[in-house]
Amino acid sequence: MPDRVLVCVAWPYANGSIHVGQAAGCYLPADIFARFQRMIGNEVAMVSGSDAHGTPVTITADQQGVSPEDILSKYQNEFLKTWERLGISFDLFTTTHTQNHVEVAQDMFLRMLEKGYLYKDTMEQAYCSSDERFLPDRYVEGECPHCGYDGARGDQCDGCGRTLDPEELIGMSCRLCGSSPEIRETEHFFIRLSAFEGRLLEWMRGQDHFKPNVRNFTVGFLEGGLKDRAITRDLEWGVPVPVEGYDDKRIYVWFEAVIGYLSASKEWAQRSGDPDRWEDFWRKESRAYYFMGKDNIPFHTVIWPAMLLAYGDLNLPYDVPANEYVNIEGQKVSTSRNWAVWIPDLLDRHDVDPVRYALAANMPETSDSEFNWADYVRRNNDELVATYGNLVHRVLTMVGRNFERTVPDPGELDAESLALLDTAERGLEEAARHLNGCRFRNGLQAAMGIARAANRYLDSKAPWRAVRTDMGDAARTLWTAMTVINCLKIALCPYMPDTSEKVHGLLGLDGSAEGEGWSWERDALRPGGALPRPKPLFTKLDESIIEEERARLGT
RNA sequence: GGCAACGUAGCUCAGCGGUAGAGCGGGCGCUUCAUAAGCGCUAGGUCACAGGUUCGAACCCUGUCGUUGCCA
Repeated sequence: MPDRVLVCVAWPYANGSIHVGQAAGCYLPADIFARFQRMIGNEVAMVSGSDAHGTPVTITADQQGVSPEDILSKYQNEFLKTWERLGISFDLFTTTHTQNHVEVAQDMFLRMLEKGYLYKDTMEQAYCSSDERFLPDRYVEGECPHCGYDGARGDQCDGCGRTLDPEELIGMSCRLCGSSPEIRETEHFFIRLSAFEGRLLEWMRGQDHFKPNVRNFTVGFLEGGLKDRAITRDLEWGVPVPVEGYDDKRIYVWFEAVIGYLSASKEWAQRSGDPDRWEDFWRKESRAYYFMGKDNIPFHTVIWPAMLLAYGDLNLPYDVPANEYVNIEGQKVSTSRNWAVWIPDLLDRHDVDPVRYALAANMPETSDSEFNWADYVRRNNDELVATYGNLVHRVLTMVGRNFERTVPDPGELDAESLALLDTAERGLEEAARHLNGCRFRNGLQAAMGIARAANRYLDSKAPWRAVRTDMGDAARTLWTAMTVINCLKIALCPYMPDTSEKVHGLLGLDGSAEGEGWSWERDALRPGGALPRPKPLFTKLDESIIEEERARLGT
């Protein structure tokens, strides 16, 4: 009986390209995990989509003088292309701007209202009388009361980093027209988050399999007390509030976007031809994993679980393996300074699997990590080309030259060969344990350990000498090495799916590596089987690209 | 300003109470099948700093400095 695994991935704002920090932080780990779960035979649904209604989307639209829909559709298309090129295997990547999402979000709103978890109250907001509208916090600018920085926004000061309320700004001005907004009272719906404090604390304390930093942070957050929060806003762009008299208000994006996990699951089920199938993942025995960056932790360990409890009869997260941040060449990613490596741009010049490998090897799983080009070239040349690619290539060329490109007949295996096969099997099991526990760097190390063991074995057996003195032993050695390469193909498939398919083909096997799943048959390679002409798996990179790539950063 | 995390070999990072680890890089050697790839050996660290608890601390506690994040 396969397990059901729901893989939820953070929703990117549809206003900019994906960079390596986001890729290594959530999309790649989610994909590696989903691929592994599919390989071991579990039922997987991996969903996400564009966050259409975030303020950054309308800001970008205003800046470019186009509609938010235009920005949304531009980046939705780009995201889909990015996933395709980076090999991120979403079962559905939708947006929050679908009729389905509106219905699901409104249903959740109304159900929570019925159950008394939402209530009306008034609050103060900046209002621009010349534009005749309330202004989102980010649309108010002025001087920071703390540091005097002149371009501070109503939500935060970029000069000193402090978070602000619009009315604190000295000399508020409207970002749209420049006039001075006033502060007006406005009525909104609030969520009674405080009602869930105890239940969430109890739940979180029991989640021993969570990463300690995620759990500790959440427990601390909850112990600090939950404040009720406004969940509607005076805006035109977003999901309408399904209550009379609220025509000029929308559901606030932080409340609405997380509902995307549920609405996307429903859309996926609908598209798959079995509209009720989402319930398997949300109401039956199933584990839900949420992949995101650390800035999103409280939304997924506190607010979304509170909403799920409020709605009722929906599964809470099973794990929230949030990652930290990736720095680039020693500095924080800054999209405004273009201190970022953009995935679409990166894939124009580099093969996908080395990119996936380098990002997986440097995933910020336990602390902030570092991406730099010297390391990228090193990982490609010293680890992929030299350790893995060369292993495959040296074995297959020897087989090609000495066994007429057919699988050699191993005859009876000797102790050393059996020992290597056992080592490979243990490595594969270890990789599986790590993958299952979302420890992707460790899983990669376990897999690469198999490659190093195979290289050691070859050095010890020296089949290039044996072909002149003991053809039987050469056959035994090369068959064993090929069989271990077949094992490596499996262990590395979640990380580098394209490469595993290549290896699968180079070993003369039918079907696909992915289709074969996570099962290593020691007798899969039949003596006498025909093999294609070997080709190197990876390309060695010249050191000069380090400087070339660095020069693209900034400006 | 408050809270938290982090500070371990040249680099990227593990370890988190019991004789300092990995990969890569450096040095020396072996090998020559392979995309000058592979293998072995070796050097390198007062585990940020100062105190404390303990038979014993990188690991627990306190303080200092530094970096980062969250909050005000």
